Amino acid sequence: MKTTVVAKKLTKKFYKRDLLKVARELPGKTLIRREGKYIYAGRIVEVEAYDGEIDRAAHSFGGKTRRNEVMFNEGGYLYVYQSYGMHFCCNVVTGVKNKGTAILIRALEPIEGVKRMIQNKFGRELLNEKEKLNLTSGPGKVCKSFGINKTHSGIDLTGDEIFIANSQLKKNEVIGISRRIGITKSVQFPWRFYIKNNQYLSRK
DNA sequence: CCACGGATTGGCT
DNA sequence: GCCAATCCGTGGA
Repeated sequence: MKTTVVAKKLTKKFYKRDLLKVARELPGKTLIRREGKYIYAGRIVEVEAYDGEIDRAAHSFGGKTRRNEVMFNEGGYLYVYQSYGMHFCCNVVTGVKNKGTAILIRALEPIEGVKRMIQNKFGRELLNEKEKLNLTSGPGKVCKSFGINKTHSGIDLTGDEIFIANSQLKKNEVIGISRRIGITKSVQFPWRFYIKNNQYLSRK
């Protein structure tokens, strides 16, 4: 019998663990979206953790509202919010139910579906190779290229439409840790996890 | 009801 | 490096 090596889909058990454990392990994993016959895939290279219990930068800080209610699900759901009126950003909910913890996916390294990502992002064909670096090097760009919007908020990440596959870091890759980007509250938490020197990071 | 500002991006100085 | 775009959730009157 022919065997094919397929990276396994991350399980509910993976996501329901502690926020920072999951966040530390997400870089290197592969975000996948199926859209009919199309497929998008990218290795996660940068994430940030948000914890509504102690973190004033988290949308869930201050309790459940219509906007953030998905963050209070148990781990394994996608939380999508609109940023600055024009961009979407996607997050992975973690922990047990009503924790209000989630991880922002800030940057990916495109693997598959690049042609369609370019169409989604720029509305045209690729003009030069440098544009590839601009496809998924920021949270708004990731959603734009993958065609993810608010209608995808609440999707179960153990389903088939959007999920994360359990790929590994490459041998030479090292995880970096820093403060989070673009926030004005609770800036002191070192909750940004990224693959050092990766060319798709939102900031070098 | 109204005013404020944000887990961003890209264009212009 | 600076700043406008653009919208809706949130909080105060």
